[in-house]
Amino acid sequence: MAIDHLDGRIILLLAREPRIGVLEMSRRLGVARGTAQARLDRLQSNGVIRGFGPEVDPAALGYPVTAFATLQIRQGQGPDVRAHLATVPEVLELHTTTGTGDMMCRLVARSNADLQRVIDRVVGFDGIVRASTAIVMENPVPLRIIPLVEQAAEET
Amino acid sequence: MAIDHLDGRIILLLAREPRIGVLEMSRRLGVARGTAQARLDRLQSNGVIRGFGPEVDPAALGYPVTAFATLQIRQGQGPDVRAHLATVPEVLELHTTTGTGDMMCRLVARSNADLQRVIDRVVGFDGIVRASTAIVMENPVPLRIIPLVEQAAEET
DNA sequence: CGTATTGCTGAACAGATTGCCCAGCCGAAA
DNA sequence: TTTCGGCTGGGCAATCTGTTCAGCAATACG
Repeated sequence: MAIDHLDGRIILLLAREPRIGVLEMSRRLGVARGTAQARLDRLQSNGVIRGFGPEVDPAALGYPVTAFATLQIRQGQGPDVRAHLATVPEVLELHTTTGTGDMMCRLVARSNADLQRVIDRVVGFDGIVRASTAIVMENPVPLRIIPLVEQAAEET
Repeated sequence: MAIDHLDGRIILLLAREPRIGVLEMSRRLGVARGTAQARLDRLQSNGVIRGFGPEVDPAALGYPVTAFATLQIRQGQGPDVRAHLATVPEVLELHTTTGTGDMMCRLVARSNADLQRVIDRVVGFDGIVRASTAIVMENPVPLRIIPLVEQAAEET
């Protein structure tokens, strides 16, 4: 799914002002409304744009502490561990990886003390052999996609 | 910033059907439009809802490979390394952490071969002493916030 | 015990947007 | 040359938004 320059501008525009409508978008982009509409539809059905879900800030919800945990799993316990982690609300994402650990997950907690509770809950499961945790202090580059979109749009 | 049950339902609803308007929202929630409007405004100015930016799938853009890199930084080089990493489009996020590594970043690449190029670019900087990379194979739990919102909404 | 304050409801209005349809134009591919 | 896909520009009815208003109930305060 390659995107062209116009697609790139659409995504950029939506990222800056998510609430603008298709009409306003077409005006800014200098194209007909139907074109903007069609491009947007295509981007969504292509899966390039997954959706427009609200971005919720865990910190504002009372979970200001973020950490990454690397887990080592007992052979064959993968599926069980995944199911277990999926039931923990504080586990925001989970990946299986190559390398020293077998899985890596992102956690949030109400405080450093609360993080202990979360970790206990995460690792308090039979299939998990070992866990090592890194607490996030700063987040110099928050999750972003714009630079990548710009790069992808220019390679057309 | 605590959220109550109604706030929780608003976020849930927006997560399921991001494109609905305030009017439709108020109908689903069984409250007056002004109420829904006010709650939504409050959630946004509180920072609980950061925005509604489009969720772009790197894989659909041609970057199907994700990896996490743990970096060790030479004393005092933190700021320079951050600035360097911020210029690399394939660095989707960057955290400074406690633990063995000093920083942790999420990378994407066009292929495993391309990942080598990305890593070379990331670590090809003076302040970085060592880097270890874990390639993501599966993503059993994609980044999510709903379970946490539900938990936060019930604790009222 | 009165009295602001706050939050919600229900309603109204003009202005803007959406979903949908159509005809014409143009460049690329067959 | 013909066909096809993508873009333009326009029109229409239905809907939504931004905003304002008055009424009402629960709560905090002097």
